[in-house]
Amino acid sequence: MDAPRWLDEREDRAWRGYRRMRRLLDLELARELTQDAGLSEPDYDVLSDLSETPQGRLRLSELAHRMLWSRSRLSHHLSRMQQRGLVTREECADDARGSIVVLTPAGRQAIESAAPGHVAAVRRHLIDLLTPAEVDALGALTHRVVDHLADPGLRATRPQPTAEA
Amino acid sequence: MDAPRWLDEREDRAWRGYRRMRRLLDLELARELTQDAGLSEPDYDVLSDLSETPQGRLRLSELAHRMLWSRSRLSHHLSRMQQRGLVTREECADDARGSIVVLTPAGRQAIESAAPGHVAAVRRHLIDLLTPAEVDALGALTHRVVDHLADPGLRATRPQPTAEA
DNA sequence: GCCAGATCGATGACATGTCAACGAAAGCGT
DNA sequence: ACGCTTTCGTTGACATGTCATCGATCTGGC
Repeated sequence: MDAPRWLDEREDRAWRGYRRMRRLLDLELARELTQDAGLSEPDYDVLSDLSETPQGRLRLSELAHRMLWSRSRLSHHLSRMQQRGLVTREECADDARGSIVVLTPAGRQAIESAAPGHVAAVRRHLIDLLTPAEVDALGALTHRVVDHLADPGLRATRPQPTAEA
Repeated sequence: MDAPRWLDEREDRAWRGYRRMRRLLDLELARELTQDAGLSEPDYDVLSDLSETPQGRLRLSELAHRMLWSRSRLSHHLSRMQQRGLVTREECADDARGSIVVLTPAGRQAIESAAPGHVAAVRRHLIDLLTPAEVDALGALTHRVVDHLADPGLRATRPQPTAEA
């Protein structure tokens, strides 16, 4: 761990800005979502991903994978949403272990009435504040980082135990 | 709520990319931090902010403000960190209600040994993947969004109850 | 000085997220 | 067909975050 390469002024500005934006944007979007639609961000994400499928149904595992959630977290969260009547679980025909998460009419209703306001908030607090070039840059940069993180090989460019186990 | 302006393809790409990056980057940074230094991200942030002050001491309220945390959350978290010997609380001389959060030698030690690795991780998974122009763009864009969100006036460009209460 | 209201930090109840473990059911090689 | 291993979703214990509330203290107007 010799001579750490600290962030220079510009890098630091970007990193701090990112974290601060992250926090504030989250707070504000969550606040508006709760107030206007009675949904939390996790609620919204679940409903949103479900509603993007043709039937509004997904294997729990598949949904967890798309959301980058653990199955455990999703299972807990679904139980709460099920209580509120937003989703249901059905048994899976081809795999007796599995369960299928199904959007209820109430859930469909909830996401459809929440979406316009939420998208508007995303615009108001982020997208519409950026130039088209910045939108593209953000798209490019985030996807590059995501691809990097998703690749288990690339992620490991660090002082490695070079296979001694 | 007429004709919502949905996100076009590029905007959607940026927004999804942002959220995905957010999640993956967080998971990875938290993972490495725990593994290499035994700290959570919140731990690191507290220690980091404290260590940036000359004496390693801050009013609880002031620290909460800088971190964009509620006083309650910080109080709870400090209790846990105090248990582990990373920080202490001292009474405040000029305000008998207040308490001052103090970095212990162990806390100083912890942040100093964690920092190089953490910065390296931030580089590896984010900063070093960007071009200098992208770093600058990210800095500019995030700060603009932050300024916007911090300004209670600007935040309210939405279908407003136009003062009828 | 005194009182009304604001602020400070702590606390308990509760919501949410993580982690390790589990039983049940598939997959897979033989 | 038989075990061994993996995967699926659930569960309970626990860590963490939020929210409302509290007592103590400060502040400003009178």
